[in-house]
Amino acid sequence: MNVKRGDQKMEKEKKLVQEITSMEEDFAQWYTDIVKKAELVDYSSVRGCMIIRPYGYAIWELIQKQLDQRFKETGHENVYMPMFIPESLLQKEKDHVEGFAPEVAWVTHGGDEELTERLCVRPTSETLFCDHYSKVIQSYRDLPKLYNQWCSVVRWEKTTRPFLRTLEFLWQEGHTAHATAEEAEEETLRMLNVYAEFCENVLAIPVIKGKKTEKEKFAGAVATYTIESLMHDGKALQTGTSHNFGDRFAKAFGIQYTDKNNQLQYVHQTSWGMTTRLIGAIIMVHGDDNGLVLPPAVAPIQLIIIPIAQHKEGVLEKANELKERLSKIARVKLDDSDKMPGWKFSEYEMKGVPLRLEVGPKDIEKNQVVLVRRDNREKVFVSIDELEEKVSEILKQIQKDLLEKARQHRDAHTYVAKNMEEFEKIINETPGFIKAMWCGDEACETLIKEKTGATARCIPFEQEQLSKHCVCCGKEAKHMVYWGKAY
RNA sequence: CGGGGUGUAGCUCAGUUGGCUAGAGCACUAGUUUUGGGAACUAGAUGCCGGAGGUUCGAGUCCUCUCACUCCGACCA
Repeated sequence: MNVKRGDQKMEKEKKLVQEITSMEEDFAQWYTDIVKKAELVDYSSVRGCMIIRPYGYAIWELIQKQLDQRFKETGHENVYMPMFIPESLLQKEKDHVEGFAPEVAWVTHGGDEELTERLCVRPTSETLFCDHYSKVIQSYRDLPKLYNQWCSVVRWEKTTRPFLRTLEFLWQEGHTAHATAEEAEEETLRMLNVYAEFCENVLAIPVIKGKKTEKEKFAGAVATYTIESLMHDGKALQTGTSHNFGDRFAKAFGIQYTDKNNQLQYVHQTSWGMTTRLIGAIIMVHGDDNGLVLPPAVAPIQLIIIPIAQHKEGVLEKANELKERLSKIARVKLDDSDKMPGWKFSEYEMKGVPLRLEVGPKDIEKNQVVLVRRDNREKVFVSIDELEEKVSEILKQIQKDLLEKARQHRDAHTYVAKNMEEFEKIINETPGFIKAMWCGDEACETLIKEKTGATARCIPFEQEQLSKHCVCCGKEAKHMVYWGKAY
């Protein structure tokens, strides 16, 4: 943290934000400051792992709850698979193993005894689901199988950052089996849409829906679809993915069923996942120099009540009464610790609490309270009689405004490049999404990455004809692609 | 895995050419007064100087190794 030396007054005024490095100065440091100061995580004794603290975990629980509800609504059931995968099982699908081999952790001993076959700590559970499906699917009447699991997975990454990349992370992985290729494709897209809707309405993060290029797709998939979002620093983040496996895994694992005509057929599968990385996205999309900013839908505390002059008669009683009332419509906390009010203001701003309620002797006299929004610091005096109404109205408005603000930021940082000079200039001077035409040749994709560090984020469903020529080689263009540097 | 930075109290750091019992501010605990943007005073508690080895009469300080965190690249959610 940089403490700027100045006269005493300046220092005092600056004190409020001193705990957090400004975004502009150092975005990466800003991110780490927030994660620690907002008490989302702590580092653990194992390199690259994190302890998710109560406040951070509460955000995850809200994400889980709202995602899970959507999975249930679309007919999915939760299951739990073991965390260990025998080596032989992992190796059944060639592309899949090759994709994950460099980052799996192995268990070689049980107690003192060496295992006859070493076990991999799941980096993802495709092989386990496939093995299981091969046993429980016999007839077309057994299909579709719509399973999901909530668990943690382990990937031995080289560099790590809280939420964005850790050795172990929490996620959900949906795994489904269908009778036909059409049904599998339909499911893949259905879940991508669920993700997109969730991101926009719950996380207030706008996303671009599209397809991954061959180079970027999941190990073993026929097609990978993705939702991509743009962080405040202009870098892209893959927010969720949905894969269509076709019958590749079915063939490798022998998952067959008998159809209506008594013919043996292979199933068609999908998988889709979202992770605790979403919390990183929330931080980097909505946060500001005063700390975290949480969309109300995932805020563990939606409203913080701060009593002013709480030692005076009637103040705490009133604050408690308001807490009781408002708890019926929102997640409310009353901070009656003996910290100074100003300290509390900063504390809950740092933690991203969407709405603050101040109540003091003067308010009680006038039968009013003060409401202050976290996102824009807007302050309103509200009559206690219409409090419930106002609070829910403002929370709704914040949720909406955050999405709109994020959308504007993304749109303002989405550029068009017609040639490589433009491309490189944008990447170096104004980071963000770059829309550019592509011939479909992997060589161009690789060259762009080498020259600029940007990767193909996705081939968006909503295509535009920006030009007839590939941004890289100038040959005939096949797709418009979103490019960007990514986390 | 390559390059840079940092490890001393819970946090931010000071610690002289190697020298006695290792320091400050904040935070913490108790009490009193305070309370509309990080309060004041009094009293108190707090250390495997990241770890291991070495040099030395003597190491927080010098040397070697190692571990962790962090940033920037290559790989991935």
